[in-house]
Amino acid sequence: MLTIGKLGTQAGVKVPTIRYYEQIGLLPAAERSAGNQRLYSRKALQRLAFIRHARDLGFTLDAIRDLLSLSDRPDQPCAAADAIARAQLAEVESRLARLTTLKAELERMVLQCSGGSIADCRVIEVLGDHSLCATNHRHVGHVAAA
Amino acid sequence: MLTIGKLGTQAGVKVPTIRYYEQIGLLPAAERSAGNQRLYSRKALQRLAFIRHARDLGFTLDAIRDLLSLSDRPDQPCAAADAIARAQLAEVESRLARLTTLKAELERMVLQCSGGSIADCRVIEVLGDHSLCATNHRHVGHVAAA
DNA sequence: TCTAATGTCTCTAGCAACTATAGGTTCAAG
DNA sequence: CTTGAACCTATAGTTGCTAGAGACATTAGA
Repeated sequence: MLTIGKLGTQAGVKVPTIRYYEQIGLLPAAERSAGNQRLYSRKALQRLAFIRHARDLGFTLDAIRDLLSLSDRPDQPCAAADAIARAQLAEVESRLARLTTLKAELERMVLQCSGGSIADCRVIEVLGDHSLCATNHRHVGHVAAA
Repeated sequence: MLTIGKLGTQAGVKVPTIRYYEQIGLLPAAERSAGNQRLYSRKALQRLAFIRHARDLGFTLDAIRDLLSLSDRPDQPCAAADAIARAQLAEVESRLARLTTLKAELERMVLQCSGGSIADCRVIEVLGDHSLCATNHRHVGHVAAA
């Protein structure tokens, strides 16, 4: 059995985060020692590593909740898991597209800045006037974390 | 003079967001009508459009605060504005790099899924074991919105 | 002129996914 | 046996908004 600190080290997850996952029901309530400290099994470590890995790939905690409950039913068809992964891929692709546009626009901005005074600073000028932009990068929909 | 609703429509910003910007001091407190409703000048519209545009380009509100105060001092050198823009570009580039890796990993995952049961679902398997990944996509630093 | 619909006001609380702090308890080493 | 690290709970803060309640203002139509 592992203490919460060792578990965190092994899974690469901070201690408060583990407690947070327990609080929101993503991890089951841990066993406790005589002194009321959490104790974790290897299985708990696997589950946490799964969560960590999915977070690294950008899945939301809600998606991870679904993936975990799927992984607990090995006899079910995997279509649902597949769908979640595909949705995540689509999400990543759309963020990628948006960021690519942003990058181009920002590059244009800083390249044109000749280093004079604010009065003729291209950065400030472009920010003040969207029509100076090459692309239409207006914000559409929620753009979540990566 | 514009009411808050018209201002929002013209700048493409929702009404509660405008009030929020005022609350956090990003916009100065608006003039009020006899009936205590906010009234905005063309200048306020320009300022809000600036904010909106910068947000679209992914700048944080803190960065925008700095950019705004720079734009209020046209005689200052533009190095500071340039630095903020460059930092934002670097940020976007690093998110882009990370998302590119994620995309590859997610694609691998869904392509390998042959559609059987969860027990041999590649998606679940890969999530449970990072060593099955082609790349080291472990989460480093904060990965903010795009 | 009255009325109904829409717009506005303030205030508070909620979202994701944590992170930080305070104040106290337990455990392992020397 | 004492010190210091690791643990406990509970609460509040982060970013950038969004949603709701309940009350007042404005405007268009009958």
